[in-house]
Order: sequence, then C-alpha cells, then structure tokens
Amino acid sequence: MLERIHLAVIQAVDQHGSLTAAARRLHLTQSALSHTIRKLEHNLGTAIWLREGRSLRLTQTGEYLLSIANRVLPQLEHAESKLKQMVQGERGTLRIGMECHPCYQWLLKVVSPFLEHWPDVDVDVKQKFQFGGVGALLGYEIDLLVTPDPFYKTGLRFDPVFDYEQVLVVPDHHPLAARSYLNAEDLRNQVLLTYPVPPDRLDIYMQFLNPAGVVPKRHKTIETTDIMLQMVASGRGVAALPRWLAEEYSTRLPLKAVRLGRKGIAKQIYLGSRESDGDIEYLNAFIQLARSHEHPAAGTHR
Amino acid sequence: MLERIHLAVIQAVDQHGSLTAAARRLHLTQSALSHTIRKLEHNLGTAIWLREGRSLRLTQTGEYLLSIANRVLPQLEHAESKLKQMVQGERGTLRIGMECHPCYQWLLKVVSPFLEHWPDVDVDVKQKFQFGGVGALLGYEIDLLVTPDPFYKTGLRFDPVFDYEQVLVVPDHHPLAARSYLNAEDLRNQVLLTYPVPPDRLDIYMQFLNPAGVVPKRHKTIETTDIMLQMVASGRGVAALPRWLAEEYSTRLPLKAVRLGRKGIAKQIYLGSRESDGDIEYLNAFIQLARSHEHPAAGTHR
DNA sequence: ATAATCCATTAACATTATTCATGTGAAGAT
DNA sequence: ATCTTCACATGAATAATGTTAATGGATTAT
Repeated sequence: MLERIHLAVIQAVDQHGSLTAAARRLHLTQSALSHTIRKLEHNLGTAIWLREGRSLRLTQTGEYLLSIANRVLPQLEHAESKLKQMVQGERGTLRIGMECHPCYQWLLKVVSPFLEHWPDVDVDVKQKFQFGGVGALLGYEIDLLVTPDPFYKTGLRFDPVFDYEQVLVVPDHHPLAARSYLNAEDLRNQVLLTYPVPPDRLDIYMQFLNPAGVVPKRHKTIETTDIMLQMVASGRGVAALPRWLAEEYSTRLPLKAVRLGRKGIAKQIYLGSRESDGDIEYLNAFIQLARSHEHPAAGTHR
Repeated sequence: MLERIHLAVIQAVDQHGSLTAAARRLHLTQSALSHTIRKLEHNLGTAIWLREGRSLRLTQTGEYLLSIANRVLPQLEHAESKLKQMVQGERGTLRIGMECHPCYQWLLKVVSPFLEHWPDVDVDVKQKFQFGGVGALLGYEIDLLVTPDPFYKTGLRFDPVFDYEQVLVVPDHHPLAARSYLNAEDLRNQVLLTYPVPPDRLDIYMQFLNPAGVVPKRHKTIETTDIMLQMVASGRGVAALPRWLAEEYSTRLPLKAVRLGRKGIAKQIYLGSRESDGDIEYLNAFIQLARSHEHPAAGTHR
C-alpha cells in the first residue's frame, strides 16, 4: 500500500520544490506522479500537500510521510549498493570448514592476505559438521572445505592446494629420533597422541599400523596441536603430523620428525567447493591464493 | 528498483516456507510472485533462492535481502498504522498561537484535559508571529489562534470561547480601590503597566484612554503576569487585565479590581482556525472543550 | 506406484501504471 | 491589461503488471 515510489516522490518534491522537478529527478512524467499521488491521497483519505496556486505545501500527514521517506529510502539505497557489491563478488561471507586439524595454522596464513585483498568479505571457520565435511558443503553450511579426503561427486569440485609428508614427531633424545625411517613395529611400545577423530580417519592407522597389524601401547586424544606437541616434548608420547608443522614447532621445542615407512606417508590437502559457486569471485580468489601459497616446508618433500 | 513487494515476498516465503503459501499470504497468485521474483533476480544478476527440487533455499544475497525485509517492512507497517491514526484525527500536533497574554493561564486549564483525552496529540504553543496571529494561521505556522480580535475572512473561522470584563487592577489600599468605576481622567496620574504590545492593540487605550484624550503619567511594559501583579501589589503602578485573572490573583496578593468606565470594558476571546481543517477531529474537540470550559469568573460579567 | 505438492512457464485476458496531449489557473514580465 | 511561463490536473492511449487457467517437471508423502 505505501510503496517506495510514494516516499520517493514526497522526498523529491521536498528536495526540488515541485512535482515537475521531482518527475525529472525520478525519470517519470509529471503526469505519472500526479496520478500516483492522487491515488495515494485517496487511499489514505487525506491530502499530502495543500495545493496553493502553483506550489505545494505539506500537510501534517505529508510532513510525517516525508520523515518516513528520509528514514527509509536511504536504507533501501544502501541495501541496493551492498547488493551490487555482493553480486559482483566483492562482498559476502566465506564459510570455511576444516577437516584437517593441523591445517588451521596453514589456513591462517592464507586467510590473512585474503582479508586484506577483500575487505568486504568476512571469513568464518567451522570445525564440527553433523554430516561430515562434504555433507556440510552440499548442505550449504559451508562454502569451502579444507580436507585431505577429496570426495569427487557431481556438483563438487576439489582443488589440491599442497602436498606434504605425514611424519612421526618424537622428543629430541627419543630412541627413535635417530632413525632414518620407522616400521610399524617401532610403535608397538609407544603412546600415540592424536586429534580426537575416529581411527579410520587417521592415516597413521589406515596407511601404517593397520596394514602391519600393529597397535600402539596406548592411544590418547588431544584437541590442540600446541598441547599435543608440548606433551611429545616432555616424553609423554609420539604424534603423527605433517612434516612442515613438526619443523615449525621444532624451532621452539626439542622435537624430531621421523619418516613413517621407508617411502614415507604422502598426503595432499584439497579445497572442496560447490561447482554452482563457480561464479563467486572471492571464492575463486581464495582457492587461487591457497594454491599459490603452499606451505614453504611442503616443497621439501617433493 | 528494490520494491516493497520484493521484500514482502522474501519475508513471506521465509515465514511460510513456500512461494505458494507466500502468494496466499500476500493475496497474489503464485504465478505473479514467480514472475516478480524472476524479474528481480534478473535485475540483480543473481539468484535469491537456490531451487532445490520443490523447496527454496536462500542464497547469501537472499539472506541479506531477508534481513533488509525484516528491518524495513516493520517500519513501513508502523508508518501505515500511524498514518491511519493521523487521518482519523487521533494523532497529530496542535499548534496554538496566543495573541492574548493573560489567556495563557486559561489555556493551561483547557490543554490539560485535552492532553488526557488525546494522548497521541501533542500541543505546541507559540507567542511570536512575523505576520500577526491571522498571518500565522493562514501561513500554516499554527493551527489555532487564541485572540480577542476576530478577523473574519474567507477560509477562517472564529469561535467565541468566553466573555470577560477588562478591569483595572490596583493595590488594596489604593485611592482608586474604593471606587465603583473609573473615568479616564482617574488614570492621568497613574503608572500603567501592560504587556509589551503596541498601544493600538491595548483596549485600555483604544476603548478608554484615547477617546478621552488622556495619557497616563507613565507606561511600563512587563512580560509576565506574575511580576506585573507583584509590581501592582507593591504600589508601583496599575494594570488592565481580565476580571477573572485579577480575582484569581487577589486571593494571594492584596489587589482590587475596579471597573473601567460606567459600563465596563466588555471583551471576548475567540479561537481562530482554518476552515480547511474542519475535518480534524482533535482540533474540533479542542474548540468544543474550550467553549464548554469558560473561566468560572467569566459568568459574573454577563 | 500413486497422489499430492510445489515451482516454472505459457497464453489470453484484466487491471493498473505510465505516457502523451491538453486544459486550467497562478505568478511574473512587458 | 495582456502575454508568457510555470506547475498541477485531466483524459485517452499505451505499456506494464497481475490474473486465470492449463501444463510440465521434479520432489515428497502415502
């Protein structure tokens, strides 16, 4: 009933002094405005202006409508300009899901230049998903998934962002620290520290221990990388982590990284996204940035 | 470009779950909504919903539009309900102009019950007018004029609200206090206190002194009634005021009211208004209230 | 499977909005 | 005074928008 055009006319007449001038401003004819306002006045049951000769004077109702116009129209105009930015992919929220605990550190390094280049794009990182990372992607809970497990499916797209080697992190003076590589048997008497995820999602089990039928002495789960490595340094156990992560921490803690198996465990991290989001500029930019920004230490493996 | 209907559709779809339900809610057909939204999406250059089978899921753009809808639509709805009240004369601002200094006290007695009956109508009182009270009325500076001088003219309407007698207020033990009435000559040696208005607007001059060619010893102007009467009580002069006003003060100050001339000076107060405002309920109500609320002391004169 | 529901689309039609051409009255200039 | 200009009103023609009705495709419920 009270439409945008009504408010626009009232505001324009106030600003430009006449219906005719307002019509020019709004790219409509004076006739159209006259008809429109006449109908509004009829619907309201009251005049908006008093016609005094050739000029218009606002009634109390008109004054009130003008105040509404001056309050509401800027909101709509602002919304429109924001929408334009969003459509051009310059503004939005990038919701990133993480299925790779240690990757958080790497992610921070990508996010920070991204935020600089895209000041109007917010980044949100989630770590828990009811139906797994891929489910979250398909269910539009997240827009981007950082995962070591690509799950090729129609509608999804996975871009490898970097390779790395999964290694065993042990204390500096640990008996295994000097070895050039380890066998599964070597872990039989070790306490293994991992993130709290099911063993079938842990590569050290799937690719190393299980094939040899070996079970470690104990298995403890720890949420955060920092604490986990503190524990390793103090001799409470050993952990399987990306080599680059181990090397980063080894400058601060007395740690050593040892290869798992003769050839090592090779891993890749992928960024999963929906194909339907292929036209979102900032999303593509993020993937681009991520690929060009592989971890410095990653190269040492190739 | 971004119209109310667009926001309404987005909000209704969010609230009722489907385009079809939203169409019912908005008293439009599903077809119309489908077309409307299609056009909006085309104009924006982006989808608002992702069509997933038979249900709609908001895109980021859509989420944003929904937030706008939830913010802007209530503003428009509120404005509409206020407008309805204004049109029914239940809400507004009554701007009262005063051309009768002592009437302020009387006005307060009318305004106070009025404000109680019309909680949504504000009252504003003005006392200065560039082109006089009638000019202010015609120029829409005020909506109601309290004046002793009706100025019948097309478009204006004057309602008498009460009669009163203009008397001379003197100190209790003043030589003139005992007289049953005064002649102009009696003022030749008095100091006359009046409000600061031109003598040709003062009845004591126009109707009493001037015809007799008498000029008082001195003429001082004072803004406020309270101070004026304090001065009279302390013997600094005499003042011409409505009888009811003098009587009201005489309970607190040692004052006496004496008739001017043998028949006294009869006065009337009018409420002036624009005929074009004849359909404003609260304005009529005010005039009605004013007429039924003449000052208690006024009756003594008739 | 079957039916029901929902969105998209099409086409004929109805309604509403806008334009175009013209009229009227007020203000200002000659 | 008369003329010109300006601004709003009006009515008919035209364009835009919404309705009705029918249909298809897809999904969900029974």
